[in-house]
Amino acid sequence: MKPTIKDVAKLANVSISTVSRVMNAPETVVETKRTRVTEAIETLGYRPNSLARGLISRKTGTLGVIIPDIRNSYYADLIRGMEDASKKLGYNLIICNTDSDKNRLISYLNNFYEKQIDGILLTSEPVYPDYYNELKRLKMPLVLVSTHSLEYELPSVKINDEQAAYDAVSYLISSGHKEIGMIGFDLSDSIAGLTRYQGFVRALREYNLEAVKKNIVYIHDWAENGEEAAQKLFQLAPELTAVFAASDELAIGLLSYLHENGISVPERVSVIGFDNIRLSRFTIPKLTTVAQPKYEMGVRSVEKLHRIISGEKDPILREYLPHEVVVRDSVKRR
Amino acid sequence: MKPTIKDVAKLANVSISTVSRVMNAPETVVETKRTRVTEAIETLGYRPNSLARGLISRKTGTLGVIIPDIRNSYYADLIRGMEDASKKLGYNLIICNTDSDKNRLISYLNNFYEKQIDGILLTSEPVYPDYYNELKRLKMPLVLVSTHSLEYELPSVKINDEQAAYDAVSYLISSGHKEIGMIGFDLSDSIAGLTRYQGFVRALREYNLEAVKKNIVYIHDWAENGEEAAQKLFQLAPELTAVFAASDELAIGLLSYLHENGISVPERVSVIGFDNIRLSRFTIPKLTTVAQPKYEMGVRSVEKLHRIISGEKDPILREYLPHEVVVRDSVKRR
DNA sequence: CATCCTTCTGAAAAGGTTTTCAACTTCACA
DNA sequence: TGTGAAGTTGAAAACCTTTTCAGAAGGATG
Repeated sequence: MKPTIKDVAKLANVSISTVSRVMNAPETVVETKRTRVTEAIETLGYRPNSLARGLISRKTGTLGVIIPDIRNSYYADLIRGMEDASKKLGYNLIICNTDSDKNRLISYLNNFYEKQIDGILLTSEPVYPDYYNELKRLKMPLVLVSTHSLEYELPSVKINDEQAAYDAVSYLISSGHKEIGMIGFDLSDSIAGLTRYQGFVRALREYNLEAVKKNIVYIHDWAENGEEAAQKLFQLAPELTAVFAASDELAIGLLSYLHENGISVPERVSVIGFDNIRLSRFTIPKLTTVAQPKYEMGVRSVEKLHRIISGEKDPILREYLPHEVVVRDSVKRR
Repeated sequence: MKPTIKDVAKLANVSISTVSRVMNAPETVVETKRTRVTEAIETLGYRPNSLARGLISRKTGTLGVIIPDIRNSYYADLIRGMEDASKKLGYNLIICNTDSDKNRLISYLNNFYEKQIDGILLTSEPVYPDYYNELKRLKMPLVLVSTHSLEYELPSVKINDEQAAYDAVSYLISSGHKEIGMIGFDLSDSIAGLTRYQGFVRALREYNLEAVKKNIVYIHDWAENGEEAAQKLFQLAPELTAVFAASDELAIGLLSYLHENGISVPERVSVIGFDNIRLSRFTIPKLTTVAQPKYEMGVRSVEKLHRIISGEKDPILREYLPHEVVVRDSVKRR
């Protein structure tokens, strides 16, 4: 049986209040007793029970994270940032994968509520009205990560996806490309899908290349294979000299397809990705891409949530972090 | 203020015992009251407080996972298996990254103890005596994942690393290669380092190729770049026709190095990896590798831990799951 | 010497649930 | 009509802490 505060009290021959004080405000107890208590704690190997503590203090020191899928290395980086920041601020993370399943999400939310989690980090899912209602009902501190909501007043941390996509495509155009295609996520995905498409179109329009905006193939699930999409794209528009892939994983599938079909990169076709995942440095050729500050976003979101939990005033509701085009070898000037 | 069981009781005009029974053993309460209570729960949006529940039941429905780094896609797959199995069995996961730092590990262990976690999943770290003492002191249910201990009687789930490495190298040899090299993890890593090295050596010895076992370069940190190691290796032994990389990430770095230096794969040099990570299907050329059943290992380890927690007899202390050589395009017969 | 402050301490309440126990109803059966 | 069993119910204890409150002890001040 685990030792409790009572056992310590008995061994040190003091009341449990005193033991509690030794742990939480040592300066208020006289030295003789304090050392007696400390020694008792030591010999028993006593550690306070967080459940009891949380019951009374209404704090659990735990944050709940909701992500689509941890296997996606984008989220892995994000979470690592969250974890490091959490450790610093004294939180633990409970991580739940939803596979973008609505029911799973709602079920996890309720689970968080029951567990008396201190706050929620909700990633990537667009905030649909029914989510919002559920969130509102639960009244728990919340930060949206790599997603945001323009309809509702919810705090968020992300990059500007539209601008980032615009910058990627502008980079292709300024490298002399005119026949440009895109592999993107479904437009119903208002974060990674629609916005990046909008950035793509805005860049084209600005350079009077709008005719080209039909050269696009959509993916409906992030785990889907970039190779197939690539095949469809080049069937649709064989004359392409450059492709913007809405994620590095897609870009890697695309690279694979092009290699299989003897189309050299970047000589014949240039490729630009999105996310800057770990392995994009090691593709052949090394992938040019637009980098999201994933780790940093994780850190910031936890700090933001912490501010909300502790009732500090949070200066900015919706935070946008800077992205960056990382130039490597997969785009050629022509 | 969140509604409590008292509020429900008052609204339904019954005692709190009855409310509790409605939730935990509905058949023992008469129908009229039961519906009254259910309705009250509904209108108040009541959800039981897990802290209070856990305090009395001595169960939190939470498992603690200790991993080196979630960004390593190997662990991400593992965790996904754990998560799915946990969901099924009614657990949540608290995930902690140690970066293989001893102090962090110990600190997390104590944190788990305080949080009254139901059990621990400890991955990859070899079990050093001081860990063992700590674990023993805490007396918490534990399963080792993708690591094991031969000194101590601890339950574990992993593959047979030595045999898997042996199979990888045998595959190279049976493909006609004699000049074989290896990029491996430091031998002080008794799981991914030493064992895979031993498998490498056993295969060489069996085919009388032992002279070649000096062709090896060690990596001291998984995040280290495979490219540098590749460079050292080919400086050491330029005549190599095949390389066994102890992880797919290393293999990808190696591929990148070879491409940079105009050494064609698999025509001039063959490469075999280890782990079968997601992206190994998309490298150029597609990577031949030995697959670990990562997801399955995650699932099995949670099931095993669950058995231990519920006091069921667990049939096998140390479980070894089957691996498999996945043949793709990076190894050429000669 | 009386009074007032400080400093230190323990008893008890509170936090929200589950579970035990005793008591009360109801019903079947003799 | 009486007896016992079965079915329901609520009061109270238990789980382990933190915190409030009042009291005791000691010192300083008038």
